[in-house]
Amino acid sequence: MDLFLSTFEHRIDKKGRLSVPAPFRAVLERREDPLYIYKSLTEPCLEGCGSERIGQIVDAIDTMDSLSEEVATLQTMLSSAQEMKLDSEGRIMLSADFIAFAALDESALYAGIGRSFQIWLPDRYRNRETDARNRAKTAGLPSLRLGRSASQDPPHSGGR
Amino acid sequence: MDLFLSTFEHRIDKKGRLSVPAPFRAVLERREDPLYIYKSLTEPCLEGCGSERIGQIVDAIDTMDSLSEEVATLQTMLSSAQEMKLDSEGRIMLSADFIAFAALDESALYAGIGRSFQIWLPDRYRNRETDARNRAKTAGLPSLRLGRSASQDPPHSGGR
DNA sequence: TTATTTCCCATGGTATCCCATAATATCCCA
DNA sequence: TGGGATATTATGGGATACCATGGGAAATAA
Repeated sequence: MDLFLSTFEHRIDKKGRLSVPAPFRAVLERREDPLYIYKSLTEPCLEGCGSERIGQIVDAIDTMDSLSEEVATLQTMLSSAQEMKLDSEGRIMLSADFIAFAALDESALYAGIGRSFQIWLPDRYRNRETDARNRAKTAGLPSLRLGRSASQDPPHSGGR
Repeated sequence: MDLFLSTFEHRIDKKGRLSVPAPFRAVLERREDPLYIYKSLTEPCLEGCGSERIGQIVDAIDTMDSLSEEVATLQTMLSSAQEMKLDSEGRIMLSADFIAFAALDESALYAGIGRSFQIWLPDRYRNRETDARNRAKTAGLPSLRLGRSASQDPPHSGGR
């Protein structure tokens, strides 16, 4: 399984172009997956993912009550999503809407978080990171349940 | 799966013409699909789709009790549907009925929501979007079944 | 006719392609 | 193990193609 990990900071040039980190590009190319970017529902950042997550949202909407607030929320996600085309140098163009939403100016920070990644105003991301570390010290760690997935047949219940 | 995603705002010129966003046109052309537009049943906007979604609605009606109110409601949707003809520049002409229903004036906002898209009065759409984002922050995200096997084709269980 | 609609062409803005360059990382061979 | 050669990567700029939009003229309808 190849994942989006680590952080990268890149400049946004005056045409609004932004390089996608080469390791992220490699992941997408291996999967032959287009790149989708959408506005986070809960935080002032952008999120990037492959088509599998978009497909999940579309399918979820179809099975839900179309009058529900959940559907409206998911539709908001979809309608903010763009399929990004990379130029021959592996750059994307961020729309004015995206730039405003994440309050980006001259540079952007990619933060790989596994199956997806986020794009932040660098200073804002770093503040948030120190906050998270402080919380971990004072309030303790969130409970991590590693190694077994809730859904599918767990190979062994014992494990590590 | 190619989808209708993202939002686009376009002007309605004084002849009443409205450009269909190029990415949406590309989806329809790839499928050699005509474009249908109908009045939303649940919201003050128009909806657009290809013939496959119209077919789904017709099929759904066939499996239902033909005397039920749901059928009458779905039929209302169908009877409001129009097959749109695009001019050589990819524009459509909205009927006065459509314009009145969505309260459009000088511009229209397309919002792609997967297998279909909506057409809104821009301000009205943006209000709805901020509402949805506020709800997502306070009430949390709708539950999505993420993280089931990261492999390819998820088993499309049951209905589309 | 008079009023619409459809076709065709023009235009400005913007995204995309293609090439160049500098900095860094990687490789290779002594 | 060094240290120069070679790729890779991020970034920038000019040229081109695409797209939304507007208007005139031909075609159609009432």
